Amino acid sequence: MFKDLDPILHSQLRLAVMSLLIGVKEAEFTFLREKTGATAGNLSVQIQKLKDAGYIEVIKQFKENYPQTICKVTAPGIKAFEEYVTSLQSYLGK
Amino acid sequence: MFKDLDPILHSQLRLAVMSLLIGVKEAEFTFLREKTGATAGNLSVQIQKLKDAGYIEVIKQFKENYPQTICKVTAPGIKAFEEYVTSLQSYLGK
DNA sequence: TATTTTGGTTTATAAAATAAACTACTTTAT
DNA sequence: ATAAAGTAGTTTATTTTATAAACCAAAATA
Repeated sequence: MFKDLDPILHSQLRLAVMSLLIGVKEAEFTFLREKTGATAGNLSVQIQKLKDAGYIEVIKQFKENYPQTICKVTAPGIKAFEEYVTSLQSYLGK
Repeated sequence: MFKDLDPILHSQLRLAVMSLLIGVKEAEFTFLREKTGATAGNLSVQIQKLKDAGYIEVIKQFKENYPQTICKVTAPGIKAFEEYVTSLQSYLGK
């Protein structure tokens, strides 16, 4: 009847981050913060969770003297996102 | 970019309940419990929240000696569900 | 009449989201 | 050179949610 929704993805901010990453394949922390409108603290926590789940890869480096955090979606992340979307259908009728 | 997701509906169980109610227009507590697989306690709490939000109407009566809780979706509930689905599109790409 | 079952509610606990505070460094202005 | 302000985050604390466990009242059953 109703398929379980992946709790990692069933979060407004994490879903937005995944949605963005699937579109661009790679993005900076600041880009994600601007696009989602999230606070840096919240974004930091949610990125960590997506990383822990293996849904994204996080690369920390320096760019023009400043720390820079780059995020990339992984293959399992794409799969999980697709499955989440499929599962959602069961709730949305038809 | 990303539309806010109604927090009342962005819950697996509450979304399932709304999905069921939109299909049938009226349902018993026990029906909802069976279809969703939720525990009675959890379902009781979530039904209360949907009621507090004005998304469903709850009628408590007795049927063949037993208490019976009937739930019906309201017009604002249907509207909120539809808006939730629309908002979700912004996360699912395309 | 004791036990189990039905149909729930209430309370307690665990997990999640969010905000506030903090770290570490850089740039700019004085 | 030094203070103030800005960048790019992380950590910690607080609030909110979700979930489970315990409970309640009445009815059915043994």
